[in-house]
Amino acid sequence: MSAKTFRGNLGHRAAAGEVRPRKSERTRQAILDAALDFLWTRPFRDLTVGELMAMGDASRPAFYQYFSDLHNLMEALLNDLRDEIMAVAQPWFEGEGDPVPLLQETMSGLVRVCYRRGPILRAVADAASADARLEKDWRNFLKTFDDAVAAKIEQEQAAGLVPPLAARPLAVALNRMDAALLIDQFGQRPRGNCVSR
Amino acid sequence: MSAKTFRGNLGHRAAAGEVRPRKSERTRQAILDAALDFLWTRPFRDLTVGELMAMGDASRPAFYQYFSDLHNLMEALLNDLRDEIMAVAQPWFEGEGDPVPLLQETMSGLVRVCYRRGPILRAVADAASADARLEKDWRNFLKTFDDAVAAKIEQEQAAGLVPPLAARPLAVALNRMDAALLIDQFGQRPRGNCVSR
DNA sequence: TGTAAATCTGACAGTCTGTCAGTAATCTTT
DNA sequence: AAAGATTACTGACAGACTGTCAGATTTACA
Repeated sequence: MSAKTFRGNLGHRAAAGEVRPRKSERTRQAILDAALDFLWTRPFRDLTVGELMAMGDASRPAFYQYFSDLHNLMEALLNDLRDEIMAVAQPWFEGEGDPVPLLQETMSGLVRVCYRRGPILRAVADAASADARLEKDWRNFLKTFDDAVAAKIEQEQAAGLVPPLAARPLAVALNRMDAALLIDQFGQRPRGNCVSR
Repeated sequence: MSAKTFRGNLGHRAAAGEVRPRKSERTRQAILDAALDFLWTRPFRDLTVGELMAMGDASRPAFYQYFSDLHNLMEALLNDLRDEIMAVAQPWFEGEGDPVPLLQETMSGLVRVCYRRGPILRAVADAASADARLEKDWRNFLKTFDDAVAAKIEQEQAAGLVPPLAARPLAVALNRMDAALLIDQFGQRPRGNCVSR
């Protein structure tokens, strides 16, 4: 699933025909892939720089060529996650026309992304509480989503589709509920099967 | 607010007329109090055994007389919190008569407890992701609450007071939302003022 | 006050982190 | 395809924190 070595690999992002990326870019990606592999089966608290780099064949200090520490690496994972989640939420946020099917599309897309990336999402959330900067990024990510949902709710209230509740508190409450449930359900394997656990 | 020293203090739990507790009990309580003080203003990630014990005048190794590590100490704080929260939730869980005022009483009590203990609640939640055992305790605490709420919902459904939704998923969803919002709002000082932040 | 039990301490070994000067690999230019 | 310049890597180090232990100190109680 991921490169066995950090040395001289192409990195599985390089598609045929692309220019071969700089070595540094390849190695960076290989480290990120190794982290994804690790976090797929083990919690963030068990991740150490040493073990991570031993998954390739590079030395521990090489890690610091690419990331300032493990939390900085998690920031990179969060950025990817944010892009993916924001992309899948676009239909409802910006789509034109009847909002009901758009919302359904967005919600099922959101669940699908969290299903696929659950352990990573969870790892980022876990890591956030151990580092001030990552925590700020995480809160900022949540806030971005809150803002978008609140704006959308207000828009639909103006159209008479949603009762006149305070939009932002409503958005925050629903988002926190969703986030908690998605991380709970898909954050660790074996994955949850509904909330009955 | 807390003892300045761990040595020879009574510990502020000892009320007049009680038998003076054993030294070990007093010291243990003093350490817990120091931890509460610390966590009131600083996040769990900054807490170290050395700094904690330096708040009294005891040496670092003395800590291990009372707790196996910092997460074990957090377990103790969680137990106190659990007792307090469960006590305040009793009116709705077990009260007789019209459930509406009972629920209001419980909810406002819950908010009050979280207002008073917010930073501690948050510290426990943060610490939980860094330690397997504490994480299990935390999930167990949530589950206990989920079970109680689900049972109460079913009971009110039987009385025709709540629509026939799946009780447990409903309970879990509402509890996760509440927990996330309460920790968000009251978990750090200065305290939040509604969700508008 | 004396003494057994309890509590505490300095010193140690272990794990992980982050840095640095020097070495090795890679890329570029000719 | 070899030299030179740049980029990437490494072993070795110092620092922070943890958890333990034998021995010293304090406490409790007769």
